[in-house]
Amino acid sequence: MKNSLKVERAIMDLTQGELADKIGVSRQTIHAIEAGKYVPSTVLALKLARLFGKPVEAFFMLESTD
Amino acid sequence: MKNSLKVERAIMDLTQGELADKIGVSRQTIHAIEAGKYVPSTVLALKLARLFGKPVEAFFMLESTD
DNA sequence: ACTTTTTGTAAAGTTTATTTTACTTTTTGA
DNA sequence: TCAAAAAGTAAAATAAACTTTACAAAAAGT
Repeated sequence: MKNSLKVERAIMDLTQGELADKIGVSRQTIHAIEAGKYVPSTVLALKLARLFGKPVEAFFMLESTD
Repeated sequence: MKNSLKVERAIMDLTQGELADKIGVSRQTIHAIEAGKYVPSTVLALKLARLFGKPVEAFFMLESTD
């Protein structure tokens, strides 16, 4: 799973910490997702989608390895 | 998190087992998600979205408790 | 150059997703 | 109505998400 969270965050002009607060997770969780360390739950993905005003598919994309 | 997986599955005319096979998870995982026992990963949600030809938001919806 | 903010990293611990196996109940179809 | 298929349930085990704390590196602002 790839994601363009970093870009969306830049568009919204938010730090990792600010985004984490808005979504209700720790800063490290945001960092880990951006770094591709793990895949978030669907709840988290939907919260990000709501915040970004875009569908989940717009910033989370499946890869052949998934 | 609510979901209408059961409906989407009915539209596609698939059993829990068939859907599980197509997505690459166990039948119990499909059942548990339909029963609201737990929330799937974003990878799983995206695979379902691809299969159903609909965005994730079409069959997974946040609740006030999320 | 110095200070502050932001980001990266890492380890230990907790919670939650997912699998496997197995058994029961319900639904479907002949 | 009987048999087969599908769905519900449950417990134990494993993997993965997420938190907390804490510190190092990098970036940004003055």
